[in-house]
Amino acid sequence: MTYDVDVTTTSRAPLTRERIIDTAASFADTHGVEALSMRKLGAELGVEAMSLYNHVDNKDDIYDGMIDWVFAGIPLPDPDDPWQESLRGAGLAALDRFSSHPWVVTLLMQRGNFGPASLLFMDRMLGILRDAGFSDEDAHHAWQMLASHTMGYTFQAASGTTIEFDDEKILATLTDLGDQCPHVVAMAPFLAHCEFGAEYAFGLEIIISGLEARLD
Amino acid sequence: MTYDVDVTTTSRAPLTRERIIDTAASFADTHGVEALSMRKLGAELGVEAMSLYNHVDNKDDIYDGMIDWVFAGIPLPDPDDPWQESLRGAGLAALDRFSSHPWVVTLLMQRGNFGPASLLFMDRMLGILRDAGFSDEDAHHAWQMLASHTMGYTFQAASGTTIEFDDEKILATLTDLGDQCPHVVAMAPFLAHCEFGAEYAFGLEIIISGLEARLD
DNA sequence: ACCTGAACACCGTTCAAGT
DNA sequence: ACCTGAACACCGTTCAAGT
Repeated sequence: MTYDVDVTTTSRAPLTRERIIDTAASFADTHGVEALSMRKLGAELGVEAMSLYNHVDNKDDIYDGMIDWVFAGIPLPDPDDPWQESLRGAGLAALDRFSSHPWVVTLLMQRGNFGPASLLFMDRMLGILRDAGFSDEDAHHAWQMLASHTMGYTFQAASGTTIEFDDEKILATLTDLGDQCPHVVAMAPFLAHCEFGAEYAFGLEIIISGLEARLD
Repeated sequence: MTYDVDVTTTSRAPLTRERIIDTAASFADTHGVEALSMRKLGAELGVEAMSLYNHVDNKDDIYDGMIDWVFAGIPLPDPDDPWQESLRGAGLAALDRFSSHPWVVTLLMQRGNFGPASLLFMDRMLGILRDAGFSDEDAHHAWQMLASHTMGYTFQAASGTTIEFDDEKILATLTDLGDQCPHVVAMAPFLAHCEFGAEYAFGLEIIISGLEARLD
């Protein structure tokens, strides 16, 4: 006796590049990028590692896909707003998206960002700046500043410069250097917990008003 | 017949943590961090990989040592200068040092910076800002901005946002998206080669004058 | 066309054994 | 005290073989 059911609907959905990237991204969200391996990713998808190579060039290709997956989740800035407002909105949106997937900064530093969603986002930003009257050089320059600021803060927010006082190694060097680092020691309680969102926003305003001055 | 020579001077110098870190750093300079492995590093030192563990906790410990090795090469800012000048000098010195060893940015993003040289540098910077009259919060904030800016530009200078037009993959997505990315296409010749040093310096001025405004 | 098992050339790290 | 060989549990990737 045979059953008239489509096996593909009862078993997992078919393997596609998109499904691989999606799964890789959420794996990185829960276990960290450094734990991601082809074998584990295959297991997550109910498949052997080698099957992935039918839909993806190699692991770097997956990394590139993950980066673009993050950019695809950032709403494109509205070019009809005043340029200051567009930049502000895009910056905050990017920080928000990056903060949910902080591994993107590590990948960005290793691989750059040249997928379709990244290029589209970059193009909108450059367009806003050029329409505002910036030269190509200054537009590129502004994009650079905003990108650096956003990547830097994402990293810091995801436990970067924040001193982890439970880390005995840091504590050891800090007590060794204690008297040579009076300011770090004095600011230690503050460094341990601070409002990164507010800090990012203020830095953003500094950049925007600096660009405003440049435009004159 | 025996010779009265010190074997340690004729053969390689004895293995130490310092020598391991030095060798790891220059290996990363010439072959890239991603190529660094315990086995290759051992070979470079004329020793088996396992010997390294007598002087170093593990590979992460080596990474931490390499980060601090980079910071140790940045001259500390002069606290007697006006604070604007101190920040400018420290920023340019840090960019210069980072640019010679761009792998430090990748490591920094993965590991943070809490070695003695890093903490010392950070302490001087925070001291300059606090002495200038900034609150602890603003001092931390300014440090953050400067660090993000410097790491971001180092990365970009070491082939980041610079579009490599020999990369066929990028070219393919660019021709696919061509009409949707008019600004990227229009700026392409400029994006391929630009003066990162000058761009960094101008961004630094924007940050410094933004901080000046904040101080009032 | 897509999936797989076995294999290759690597990893970081542990540990008992050498000197 | 320091170095080593063998081993363990992993990697990414290739390739011939299956369906």
